[in-house]
Amino acid sequence: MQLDLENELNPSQLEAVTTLQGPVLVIAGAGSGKTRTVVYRLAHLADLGVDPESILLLTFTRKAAREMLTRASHLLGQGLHGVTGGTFHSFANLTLRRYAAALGLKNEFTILDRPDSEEIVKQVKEANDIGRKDRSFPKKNTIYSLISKSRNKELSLEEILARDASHLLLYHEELQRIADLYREYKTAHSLVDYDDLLFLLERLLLENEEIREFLRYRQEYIMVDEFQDTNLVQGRLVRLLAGDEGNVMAVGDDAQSIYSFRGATVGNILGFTEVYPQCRIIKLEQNYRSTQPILGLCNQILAGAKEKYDKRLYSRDLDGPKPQLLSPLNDMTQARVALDKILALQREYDLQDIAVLFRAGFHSYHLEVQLNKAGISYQKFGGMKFTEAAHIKDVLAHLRLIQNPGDLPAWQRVMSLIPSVGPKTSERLYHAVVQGDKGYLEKKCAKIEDLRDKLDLLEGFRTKPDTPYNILETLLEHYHPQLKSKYPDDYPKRQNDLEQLAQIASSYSGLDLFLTDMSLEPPEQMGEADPLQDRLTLSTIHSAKGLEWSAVLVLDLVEERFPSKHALMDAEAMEEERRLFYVACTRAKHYLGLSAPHSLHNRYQGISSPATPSPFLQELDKECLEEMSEGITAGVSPKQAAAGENPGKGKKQSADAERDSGADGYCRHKIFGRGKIVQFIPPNKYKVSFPGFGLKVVIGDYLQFEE
DNA sequence: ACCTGATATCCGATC
DNA sequence: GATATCAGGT
Repeated sequence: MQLDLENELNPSQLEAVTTLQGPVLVIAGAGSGKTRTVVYRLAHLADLGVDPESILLLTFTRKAAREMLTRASHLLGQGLHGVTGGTFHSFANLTLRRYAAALGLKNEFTILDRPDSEEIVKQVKEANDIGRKDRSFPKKNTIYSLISKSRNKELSLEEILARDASHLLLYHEELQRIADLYREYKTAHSLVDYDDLLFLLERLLLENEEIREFLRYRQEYIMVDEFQDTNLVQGRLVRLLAGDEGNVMAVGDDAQSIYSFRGATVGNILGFTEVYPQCRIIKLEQNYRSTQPILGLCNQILAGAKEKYDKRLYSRDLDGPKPQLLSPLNDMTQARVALDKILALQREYDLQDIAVLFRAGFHSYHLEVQLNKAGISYQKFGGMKFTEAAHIKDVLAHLRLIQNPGDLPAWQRVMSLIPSVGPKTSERLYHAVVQGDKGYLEKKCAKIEDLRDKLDLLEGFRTKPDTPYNILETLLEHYHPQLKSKYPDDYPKRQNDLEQLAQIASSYSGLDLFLTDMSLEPPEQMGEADPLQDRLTLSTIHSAKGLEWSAVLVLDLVEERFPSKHALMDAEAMEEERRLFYVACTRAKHYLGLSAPHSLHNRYQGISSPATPSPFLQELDKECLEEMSEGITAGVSPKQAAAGENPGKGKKQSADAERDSGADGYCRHKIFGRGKIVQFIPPNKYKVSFPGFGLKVVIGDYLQFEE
């Protein structure tokens, strides 16, 4: 089939699609048809008769790779099998397993996810008595973040501490020791973390000329998506894979760089022209996604940036409604205001064309409650991963042990499930198994019945290989009693998750692939899988990258939440928050709503405290936003407004509605406990009956309202 | 000596 | 909701 490139693409896109030889850098603004360009380029290559196997497509997520490949196949009207596509990590994993021997690595290495790595950090810390009893010693997740950051940014731990956590400099030596011990532990047990995958691949390519040349020859065309979010080692990998004159296309947008926390550097984009002086630079600036009013706002966000971006998106002059600024009274009301907005939007758009975006996973909790109540189905991206749930990890740990018997963390996890076995005993058992100390094992098994069962079970799996699904079936049966006793409250729900895990496993033929996929590309969301159902999307902004919706609502645009409080003291981090805000707004096609609650509920103290609108909002030209009066009476200060808030009704003409609904329902007070609301006394007080304390008149600020 | 349950503290985004 | 530590039980 012949592709009609001239009519389907604009001149810049066409240039990007048809420039196939030599290095190309495509600077693609938000919504400028970047995906379309990559898709057409893939199809064009195939159309020219290029062997799909010689194409390497590196993307940020496997989902992105999959989508591009499917769309390209659609264009071609035929499959595009053989294209290597995926994340840097998954490509590294595949290559490493194939050539593990060249590195002196066992090819059944296990990939550690974040919780695994943190667990090891904790163990080496405890085993070596580092930071014991010191309450201000950093926690395992802080320690691991620092170690990983130091590797990603390729700076010494000391330097990372000095830059980002100077208050921890006094622990520098202990932390360095933990980092060293962590590294040794991984080598000792054939474990590999995310960062290792990349560095090991680099080592493989550097040390082994034959493999390097073979890969270069085999992967003749390389495309790298989201290049602004690659880190130093990824940048070098691209160069190693492409060679000095390779046909490599890097696509990215420096204004959308939002992963510097993990060592990504826009330096890779800026440096691309230095590495490849002969490279062709193509800019895609025409926006096909958003209406002019939304684009205007997005351009303003960038205009406020310290570092100036040489870009200005222009659209086809599509008219549309002004972006709205919603100002709910607090974050609880925000959930209701958002729900109302979604219901209103639903009249115009399909649910699947609507998304709610936020800075951090937990910012959507209140809204999720409301959505469940209203019976609106949604899918959530970001936040806790399916594979990070304790029960899933338990089961996966069994599988990991079958694949890699030396996987000590998995061993400990499995053993700790047995009553009366804790960290110490499980470690002793491990050594007994490794050293073949039958006597100790026998002694323990005699004492603990469950232990013998467990060891027999594992032994059985190891001696007769089977498909992941069959193993899981037996395993789940065995695990069920343990699940029940561990989670008496909600084990049916967890059992359901496990059955879904088995469902997923049924499409895999080997354990290796199944396990790596579970750590590199865990299933995005669980729950009753009904792909046909029309669903609302909830997502962290990071997970929303590259996607678009007709209507987008951004929550919690207040200081400390967005920008995150972690960024407030750091100018560079603030710039990244700004780009993140830019990414959020550029997701919207027709409707954009920004929500900035006037106060935040502090769960800790049980009170609401006033919130400052995000600085990014304040610097916007008021003309480009339509201010909605929902939930707030004009002229009332944020503080009073917060006090006047009540859970009865979210919006509508505030004062009256508030008085009406304020007179029923319950609330909670820090000292008096739970009480029934008897009367609302404008502007700011409530008469409440507290059992045991009688009637009290209390300022709204000190009350926590119940649903 | 080791396990288990209760209590206080803190919370970021991803592969 | 998860993690870290402490107190009490075997």
